[in-house]
Amino acid sequence: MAGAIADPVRRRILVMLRDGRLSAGEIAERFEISRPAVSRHLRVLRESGLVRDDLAGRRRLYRLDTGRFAELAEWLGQFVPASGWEHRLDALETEVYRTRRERRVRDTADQAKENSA
Amino acid sequence: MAGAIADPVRRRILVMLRDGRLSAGEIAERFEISRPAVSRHLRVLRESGLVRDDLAGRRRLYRLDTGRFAELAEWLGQFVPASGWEHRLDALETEVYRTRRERRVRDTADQAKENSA
DNA sequence: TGAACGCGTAACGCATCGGTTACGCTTCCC
DNA sequence: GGGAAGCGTAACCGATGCGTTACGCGTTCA
Repeated sequence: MAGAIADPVRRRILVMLRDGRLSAGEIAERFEISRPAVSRHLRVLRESGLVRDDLAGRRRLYRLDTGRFAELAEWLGQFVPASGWEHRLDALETEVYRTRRERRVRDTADQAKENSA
Repeated sequence: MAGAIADPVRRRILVMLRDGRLSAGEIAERFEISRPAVSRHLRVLRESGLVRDDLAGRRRLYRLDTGRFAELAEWLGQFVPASGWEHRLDALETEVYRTRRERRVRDTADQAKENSA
């Protein structure tokens, strides 16, 4: 799936689809490359699960499938320590794996303080 | 840069580097492909800006450059509806912190018990 | 019903990618 | 100094990717 967003044409298509559905022809006419070439890019996006298609008569309407993007974003999140929602996702993982151990240490220290007070 | 994460070998390297610095050799020996092949993957990662390298004697240590990941994550963010999973993430995050506070209180009580025993 | 439309697929050529082996340059160590 | 260690680069080769043109198939409509 990561390979699907590696191509600049496919990334442009994804940006187009962000604002709503488009038919294969509407997408193709915004590029200078041939229509079959765009058609195959759409196929790659389809098979990667990033877009879904609905048949409407003799046309085929494409739209984003946001679920896959969340997957990718989640994978990417493990590398981003400090900004925006990616950080919160990473922090959440850290919380899950680290809290138990750290909590014991910190609470013990806190309690020692309280006891000595 | 998006093309850099399209290759599975490079993604594995990034995951390795998440836990700390590694030399080219240490990375290469974890793969079954030849060392020069890994070396070129490292070059791609270097030129894409996803990793940085520091020369240490005759070795070369690699580490992640988190800034580039943030860029990619930001681009990806435009496809994830803010009212969707991100909102749920906020709620989940709140839940984690609330739970942690509750457990701190409970553990403190438990520890008080132990101390009194 | 037949012609035009919308879209995908097939076949093909060329560039890029990812693997290999052979080699060169520093750096460490006896 | 000289050999071994660590790493990158060069040359080569098969596989893959992206572009093209030619074509097929279902849908629309006069």
